[in-house]
Amino acid sequence: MPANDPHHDTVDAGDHVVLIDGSAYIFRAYHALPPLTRSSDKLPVGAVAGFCNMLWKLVRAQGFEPKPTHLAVVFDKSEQTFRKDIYPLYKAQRPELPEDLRPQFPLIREATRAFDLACVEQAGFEADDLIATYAEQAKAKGARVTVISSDKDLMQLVDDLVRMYDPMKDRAIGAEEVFEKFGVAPEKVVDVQSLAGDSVDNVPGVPGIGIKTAAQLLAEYGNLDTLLARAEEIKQTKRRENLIEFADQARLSRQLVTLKRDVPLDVPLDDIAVVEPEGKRLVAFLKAMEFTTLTRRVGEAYEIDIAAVEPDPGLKAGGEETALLTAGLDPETRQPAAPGDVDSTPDGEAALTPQALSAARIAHATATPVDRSRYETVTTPARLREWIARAIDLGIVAVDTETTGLDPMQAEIVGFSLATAPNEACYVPLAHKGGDEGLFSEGLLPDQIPLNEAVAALKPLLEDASVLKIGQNLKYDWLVFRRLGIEVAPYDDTMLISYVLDAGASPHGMDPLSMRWLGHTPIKYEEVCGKGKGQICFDRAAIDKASEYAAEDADVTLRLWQVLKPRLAAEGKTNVYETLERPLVAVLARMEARGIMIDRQMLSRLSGEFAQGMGRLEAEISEMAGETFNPGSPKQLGDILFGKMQIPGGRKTPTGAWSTGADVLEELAEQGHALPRRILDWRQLQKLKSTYADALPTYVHPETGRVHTSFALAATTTGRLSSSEPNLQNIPVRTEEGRRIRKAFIAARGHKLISADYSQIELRLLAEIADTPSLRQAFQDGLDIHAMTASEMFGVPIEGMPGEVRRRAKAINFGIIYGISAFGLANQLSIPREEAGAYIKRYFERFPGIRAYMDETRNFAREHGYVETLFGRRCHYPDINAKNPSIRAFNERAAINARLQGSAADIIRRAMARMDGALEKARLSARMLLQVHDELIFEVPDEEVAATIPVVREVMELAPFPAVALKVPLKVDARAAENWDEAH
DNA sequence: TAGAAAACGTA
DNA sequence: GTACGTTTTCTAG
Repeated sequence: MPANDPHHDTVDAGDHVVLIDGSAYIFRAYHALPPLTRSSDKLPVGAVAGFCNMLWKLVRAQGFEPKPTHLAVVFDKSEQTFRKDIYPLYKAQRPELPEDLRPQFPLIREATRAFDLACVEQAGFEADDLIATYAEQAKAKGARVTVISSDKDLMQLVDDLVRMYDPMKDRAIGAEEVFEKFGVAPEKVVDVQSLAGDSVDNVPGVPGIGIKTAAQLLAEYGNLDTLLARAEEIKQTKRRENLIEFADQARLSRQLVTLKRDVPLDVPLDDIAVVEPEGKRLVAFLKAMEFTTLTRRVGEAYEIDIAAVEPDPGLKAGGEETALLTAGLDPETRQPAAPGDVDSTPDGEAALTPQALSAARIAHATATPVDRSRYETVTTPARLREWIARAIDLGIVAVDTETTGLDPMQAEIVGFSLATAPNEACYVPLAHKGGDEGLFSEGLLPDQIPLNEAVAALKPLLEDASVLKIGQNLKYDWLVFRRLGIEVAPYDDTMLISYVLDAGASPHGMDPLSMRWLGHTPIKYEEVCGKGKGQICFDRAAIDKASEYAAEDADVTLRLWQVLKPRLAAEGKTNVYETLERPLVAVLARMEARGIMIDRQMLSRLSGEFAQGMGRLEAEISEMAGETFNPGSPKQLGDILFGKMQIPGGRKTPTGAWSTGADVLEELAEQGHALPRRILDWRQLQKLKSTYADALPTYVHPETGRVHTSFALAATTTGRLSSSEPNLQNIPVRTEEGRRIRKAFIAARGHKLISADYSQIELRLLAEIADTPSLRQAFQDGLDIHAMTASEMFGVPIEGMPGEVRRRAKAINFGIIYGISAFGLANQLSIPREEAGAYIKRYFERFPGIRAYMDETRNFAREHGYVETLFGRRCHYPDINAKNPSIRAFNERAAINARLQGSAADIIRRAMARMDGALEKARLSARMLLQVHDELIFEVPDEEVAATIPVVREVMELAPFPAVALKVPLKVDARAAENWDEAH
């Protein structure tokens, strides 16, 4: 019989033996899956559903090669094992089994039988020992073995013939992954575990030795016995003493963690051969469970008319076995349903469609109410280690920091919270202060873990490549941790996931997200710290209140992730999130941390000059007005100009006050009035002085001496970033006076600033998206695009074109990008609305493709409520169909603009995500400091300037590839100088 | 004293 | 006509 025939019995070389760690699977699936219940009687079946989907994939060998020839699902029979005999505390710290998980154990056994697969359990032995024994016997016959589990205790089995497979993360675990986890080859895993112990299983190990240290010691001494024998040689005093004192404890631990490979098997290996399931029985089971999708698939595969099959009568809703299950009894034994092994990690939803999974998660988001009484305040390092072990085991953890302020570059950490499952969350206070308010007697409260110890414990978790860290607005926490020497990775950010899905439609802060998706209102910050004058800093908040608040934040973040993450796949936005959003967290955090240098002396000098200028102007203004008034007050100014002086042509603001905006004053100045000109000049100086010359130095960081802005990733509807505190995206450039501010942004000694900006990127994207050949050609030929537009529209040759003609065409081009209206264009060009309307008409006649583009975009937005950029980013406009025509028109213009502005934003995001890697690959030490929508600012050592510019330019110009191949070339101008003004 | 409005800096 | 953030003044509480 051929070796790969699934119907033979005896195991041969070439066979593939699959061993499923059933108890571990159930537990992980339970925590990772939404709490799915059978619709007719609310019987909890989430883990069962995941399990059935996985078995189906296995027996059909879908994405799992080669096809299994032998397969067993192995369970823990009872808690009493030989390990308990030698160490009664073994696994003594197991939490109580959740109510809605208990009945799923017998159901999973039923499922296994329905698939006609072997279901193995044996009194006195853990599932792990049975798996080890089967694996050993299979190997002896030369067969390949796959153990389906991610339990670290099974990793000692991995070798050339045995691999593991994590069903939740859908990834194989081989020697390499084991090394990643333990720092040693699989055959030495037992020695590491014997030394490091395991808080989850309550294996003692040697105090003070963790996985890292254990691996390092074993690398040096070879194995546990040699190490223990030569313990005297160890230099570190405490470590040496512990190894000597606890040598026996280490040997005991080895007995506990070493899997038994010679269990006398009740079910021989040859008996677990895979046979094709009997289709009807399987369908009967699945129908009873009410798994409609899988029932249909199985029916199709076996060509069974599923309508003709009756659901399993005992197991269907109302059936006898179901009644026992809901009473908490195992239908077979009529005893309380078996507990089973309790340690393990996530995900058995793989076989659900993304849409079904997403819908299930949303539907069940409110199923488990937030219960703050279940949160824990962690006060000891040992307990913290247990939480960390739990997080590592599950491979997923939500994290939140609490600090003394809102600026991640200056705030000090006060504590942090972790969440590993709904309601399974803790807060770890680190730096809460208390007691009297005396100047010198302020002290840390007791029962807090020392900061350095907490950081040392946390670092391996937060940097662990196999544990996903989830945050809400993670860039903040990422920076806080970075300042503690921790680089968080890998990570997800619920705020950014929400932003990808719902930009423009709903807010992305935690409170609104919690209310919208979880129906839950979290504790307000004010409830913990007060507000207004009486507000206290978080480090003075009562620890019990702080703990509830902080743990809830982590809990809510985890729940939001469970709801929102599946929506990405369901709505086809995974790529947008993974290429345009997630990578920017670390990129922007690094930029913010670097900051930029400013010349404070220069700004101080400027401030003085501006003050002088303002003083002179104020004197002239008083003189002209005939009285002293505040030129900064639009109200007083309006009264002077249009009341006292009776100047005609005044306009009113929407609130009925006189309008004194720059455009109005400019007009009056042109009519020959002297006062408005002075006001305009005064306002310019006032703006430059207060917003820039005076404010910027107050943002200089006391330690770095540089200015660290904050970039918001989820603030705009279009995908642009925004910058604040201070806003470095609106540093003056248009006037000579303003550029003097810009000159105060300088490179560090021995460095230059490089400014690289996209030329006309939005117009190029208009040519691309509206597919306008003449515009495209103009860009390909490197023509002056505004002159070319003017020439096309007005029939004027480009050579010797009057400046005014080009200016009008330029205004029209910008108008198109902004969604043009005759009203707006007329305003911009100070021409009658009819004339502006005629320009637009002529433009559309000359470029009919662009009118079509605008119509299409408008119609699409009206129909769908959103538009999409070139890269699939969605920008929502919920008011696009408003009854109010001006609101509607506004939304239409915004939607038209969003495709262009948003596509440009996507392109520079792609460039930024790749930039650090490209610079590193080119061995350049240039550092990205700022982004200003179409411009990137770098700080570069003098000698690397020439080599850096081409790299930067290439990354930027090629940023759309390979996702989108533009027909229009992108052009990037780049220059280096000592200061930002000259580089720009 | 908190928030809206007006003004203005950028792409 | 698009997209932002900051400062000052004004106003309602």
